[in-house]
Amino acid sequence: MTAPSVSNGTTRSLIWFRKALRVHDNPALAAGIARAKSAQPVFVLDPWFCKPSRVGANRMRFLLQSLRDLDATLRERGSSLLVLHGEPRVVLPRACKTWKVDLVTWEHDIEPYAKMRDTAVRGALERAGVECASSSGHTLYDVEEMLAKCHGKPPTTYSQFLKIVDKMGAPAAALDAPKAMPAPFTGTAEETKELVAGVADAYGIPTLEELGYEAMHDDEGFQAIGGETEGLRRLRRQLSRTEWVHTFQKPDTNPTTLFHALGAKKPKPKSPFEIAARDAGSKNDATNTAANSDMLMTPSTTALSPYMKFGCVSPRVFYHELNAVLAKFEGKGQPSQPPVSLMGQLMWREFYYLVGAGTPNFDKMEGNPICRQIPWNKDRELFAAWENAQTGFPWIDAAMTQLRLEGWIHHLARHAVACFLTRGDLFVHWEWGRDTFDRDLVDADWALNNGNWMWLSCSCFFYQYFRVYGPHSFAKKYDKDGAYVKHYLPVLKNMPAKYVYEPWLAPLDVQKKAGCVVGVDYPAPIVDHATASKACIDKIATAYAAHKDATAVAGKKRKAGE
DNA sequence: ACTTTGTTGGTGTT
DNA sequence: AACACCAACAAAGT
Repeated sequence: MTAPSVSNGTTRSLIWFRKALRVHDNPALAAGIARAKSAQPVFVLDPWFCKPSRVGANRMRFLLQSLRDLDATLRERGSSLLVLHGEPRVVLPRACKTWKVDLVTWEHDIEPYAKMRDTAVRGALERAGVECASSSGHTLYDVEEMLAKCHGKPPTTYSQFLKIVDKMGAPAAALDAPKAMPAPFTGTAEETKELVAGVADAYGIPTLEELGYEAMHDDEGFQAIGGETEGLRRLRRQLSRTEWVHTFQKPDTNPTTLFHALGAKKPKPKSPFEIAARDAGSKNDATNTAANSDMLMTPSTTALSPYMKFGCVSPRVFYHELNAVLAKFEGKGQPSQPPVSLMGQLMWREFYYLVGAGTPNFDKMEGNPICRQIPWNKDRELFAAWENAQTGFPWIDAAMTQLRLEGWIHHLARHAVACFLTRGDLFVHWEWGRDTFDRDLVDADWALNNGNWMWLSCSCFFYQYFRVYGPHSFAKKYDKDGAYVKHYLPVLKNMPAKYVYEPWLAPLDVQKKAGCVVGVDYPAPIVDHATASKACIDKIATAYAAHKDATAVAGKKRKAGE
């Protein structure tokens, strides 16, 4: 597709970046500059989300890095990013008045807060005579078009969803990045200073500390650098592993792959994501043995999710470049297929966006028509033990520690801790766990997060509640020696492999010798797994039976009414 | 009414 | 590594 270019237009446009922190394949950006004489890209740091209780430090750091990268990329094109601070419904109309803006463009967003915010902003701007234009870009397809294809009622199974995808045809081609930008119109106005007040940076990009976060050191937390530049680099490096791309099967990937503690021989890797790129050609990783220690260096997944969440990488670019790689393999054996293939992963994202957009109260149990009504408890003590990595189950606590420290855990680790909190052991409400993930994950994405929590709690999409992840057995098949657990829970580092996943079974003298006495140095398990999971299964069975009765009654009523 | 399918369970046997 | 068995779900297709 041809690149949008600087035109001889007359419009003063404001391009409002929210997600889509990129210049490539950005329809809102293209619309903003199409007939512009001048254009100003802006991002609004909204106090609604700019706080540690809503967005954890890892994700906030990633966002700020992405903004700096976007600013640099825009500067290369003769523009720059201005970051405004305040409520969008207040700040944007004020900015438009100050700079006599004619047109504001942005990308559609389906999240409830975003929808409310955008409606308010649009109302205020249109009342002031400013034209508003929004376009689709965060998903492969326009969500509204997909909703039309399923008559407003999204499927709750992946196979039905693929039929919708089939009807949609291939996603549109990606737009190129503009080679040059219209002149920005801030920086000359004194008012700019007022709008970015309180921030040292003249263009308003704050530091973590300025936002009230504790400073993070370079070797802490999520290490992948946010932004379009790095996102595209990582996408292409991943796609260059053609054999791996061809055979990728998500369920075969390893949630305990250790990226940090690989011993003195190899340089200490900075993060899962630093390693992601490092090795081309290795297959899905297997178990933790010396023979395949190189595979250990390979994260099992692409680690691109944070870049997708913020729109640093366009899903359509991902799709088309992935397709190009797959095309080269035609005739060289069956490639993996959705739902487990890489393309399948992209489609899961699309699936959850569709269901999330088309389901009322998608992020709640009550009032959510696709969500099973289950009498979850709201036990603060159990929940706190889970969230603070104090359950006494090393695999669960290690994963929760990695989440807290790094803002990222493998998909299957997310399964394990989500199952444990909800239907597997603690029977705590999935909405509580959802909130923790929403705050702490670098890649937290409303539609995907809520969808996955419903999946794991057997509230929707998945219903085999008797299949429970063992909190002391699941990780063992990937990591027999417990290297992952020992890395994140150093208190267990001298525990013999035999007891790493179940330290309470170790004889007291073994615990003492390892320097880890259960109940003193490390918590005793908060529940007996066998008893707890049985109780959970019973409760869900009861709830399911009630649901069945209710649907049967509703069906009869409907019949009688006709 | 019945069968098949469903991204990613655990345990035990060969 | 592959398979049966556990106990048995929902949704879609026949």
